[in-house]
Amino acid sequence: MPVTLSDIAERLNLSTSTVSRVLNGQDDPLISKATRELVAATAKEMGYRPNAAARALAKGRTNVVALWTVSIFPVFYSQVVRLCTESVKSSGYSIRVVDIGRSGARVGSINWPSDGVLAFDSGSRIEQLIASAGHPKVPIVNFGLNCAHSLDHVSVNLLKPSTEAMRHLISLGRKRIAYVAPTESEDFKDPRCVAYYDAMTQAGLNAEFVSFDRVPPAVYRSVARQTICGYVQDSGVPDALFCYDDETAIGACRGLHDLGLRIPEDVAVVGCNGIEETQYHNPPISTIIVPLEEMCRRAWRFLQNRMINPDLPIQEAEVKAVFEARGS
Amino acid sequence: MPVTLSDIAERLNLSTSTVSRVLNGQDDPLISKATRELVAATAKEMGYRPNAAARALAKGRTNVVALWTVSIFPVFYSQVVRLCTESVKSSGYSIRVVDIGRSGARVGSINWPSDGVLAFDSGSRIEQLIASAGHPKVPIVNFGLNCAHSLDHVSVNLLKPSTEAMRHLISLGRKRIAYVAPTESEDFKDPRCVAYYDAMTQAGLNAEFVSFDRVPPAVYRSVARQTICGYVQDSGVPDALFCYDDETAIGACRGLHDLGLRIPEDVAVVGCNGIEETQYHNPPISTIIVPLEEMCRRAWRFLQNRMINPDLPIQEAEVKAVFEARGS
DNA sequence: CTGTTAGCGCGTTCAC
DNA sequence: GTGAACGCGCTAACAG
Repeated sequence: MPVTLSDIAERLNLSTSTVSRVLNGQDDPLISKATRELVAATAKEMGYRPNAAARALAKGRTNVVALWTVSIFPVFYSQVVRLCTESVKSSGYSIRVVDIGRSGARVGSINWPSDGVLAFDSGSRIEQLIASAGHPKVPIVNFGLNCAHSLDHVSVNLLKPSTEAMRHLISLGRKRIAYVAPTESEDFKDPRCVAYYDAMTQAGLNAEFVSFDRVPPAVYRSVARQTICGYVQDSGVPDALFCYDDETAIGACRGLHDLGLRIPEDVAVVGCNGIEETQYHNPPISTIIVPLEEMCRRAWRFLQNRMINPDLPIQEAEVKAVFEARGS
Repeated sequence: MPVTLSDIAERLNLSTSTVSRVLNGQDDPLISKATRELVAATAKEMGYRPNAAARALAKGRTNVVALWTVSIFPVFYSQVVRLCTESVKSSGYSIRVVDIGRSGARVGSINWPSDGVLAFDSGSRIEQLIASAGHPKVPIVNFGLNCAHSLDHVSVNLLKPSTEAMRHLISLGRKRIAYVAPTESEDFKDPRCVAYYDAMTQAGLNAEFVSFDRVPPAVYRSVARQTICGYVQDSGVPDALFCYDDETAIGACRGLHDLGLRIPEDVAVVGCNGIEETQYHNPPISTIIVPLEEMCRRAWRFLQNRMINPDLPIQEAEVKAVFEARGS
């Protein structure tokens, strides 16, 4: 039984509207200082807390922005959540994280109203959600590695840094370079894969694909680890591994260590995403660094623009990921 | 302008209640099959989506459980978020993650209604929030390393495994064992610290404290890293480090590597929490493993009990953390 | 089987 | 300065 406006109005023999006024418009001079202070005090004393749902209903505005993401884990996603939370909070909004999953049923949380949505990654999933769900017409901006281009979006292109990464490995004299990735429907469109394949072809080398099922985050690394072990035992030791993401790279490193192989002497490893952990390995893992902070900041800026002016022409931006060669 | 119940009622010349009925009670046989199907079809066609806020207001039930946490980062916290999300979802609820921060102002999100709350860690913060916020009397269960004992709670005691960890280090013949932790008000009550100090004293060894400011998660590791570097340069090389958490341990390892020191030959390192990453380091990092999954599961169970029966006597449980000696 | 009514907690006219 | 009345979108009790 939370205490409501009318609870405190009743106690004070006032009307709810009066109480509402002092609790909302702190600048409203239409109320006597006396009642203003009285109301404020008893509200506090009674432990009044506004019901945000009711307020949203009445105002048509929630002061909430939703963050739709296909996952909140592993750390790459958590970072996005953290960064968006920070941006959004500092503008006086609160954030609602909605884990929409990679596929399957709609989540209940998506039915809670918000003033706008930041949709991370997985453009196709977003479009599908918007279409099938007939989403209320709140502003949406899509951002991440994989965006729907029909919306406002902030994308990041991995093609160039992936090509650099491959160039780097090849320049090191590595010949057997394998591409390690979870199996996905979009494999052949993925810029990492494209860059890999093109680079290998151009260098006159044979492409080697190591793939594993896309399993839940909780076991992703260990599957990557096992996959590498199995692959090496079956097919011998590659000179280098170009990995789909840092999680895969880290799993792979562990697998190589299991087999007594050294990094980078025996096998060079390159990851992707640039999670902090890669710097803390020994040796540090070479990776493609996605400027997450900039990405989130710009997405939030786009969303703010759109919330202010719904008729804006479509907003698009691309942030630059960079390959960083490190010890591995 | 989302489409509402009355939009579709109007279109069909029905009353909103009829529409509401078919859209809610899918088992309700009080409606003719004809209208049932008609309504369902046009609802879908018009892209109807229920407004959860309005529904909550009318029903007095949200189908949401809130997860209050002092942080959603680093990965230890993200894991908790993930595990709770999974538990809660599989029971048909959706979850609302509320980052209440370690201190300071109340967050707006806390004003959104929920049917119950899972409060992770930081019992004092929770109690403060409940008190000062005059929280609506929804069920709350507190869980984590640091619980309020006045509520339902699932705690984990680190004293025993910490003692084991210390015993382990001492049995390895390490003499200079330092305790590395962020500075906190509760330092001397923290079971890790207590176990450390007692073990050192009992073994006739000198306690050495290495501490650093509690900085935001984004720079926590690098501060730990620098702290260790500075400490070693000033005070020489300890034989072992007993670290407050895995983040600290990982930062410390990196710092030691920076100085050309080897783990565990020169310095042994022990962490705490048991995040996955510790297994993927080379060598794997010894740590105290907190059974997060069990903890979250039991907390959710407690909350379900409480939601069903508010008059239940207070529920308490303690899960067991275990020290695992690994390569470091 | 379906419509009418009331009310969830709150913000907001429009009177007084 | 303050109160009465209405509506946000929806569910639930009660009629019919």
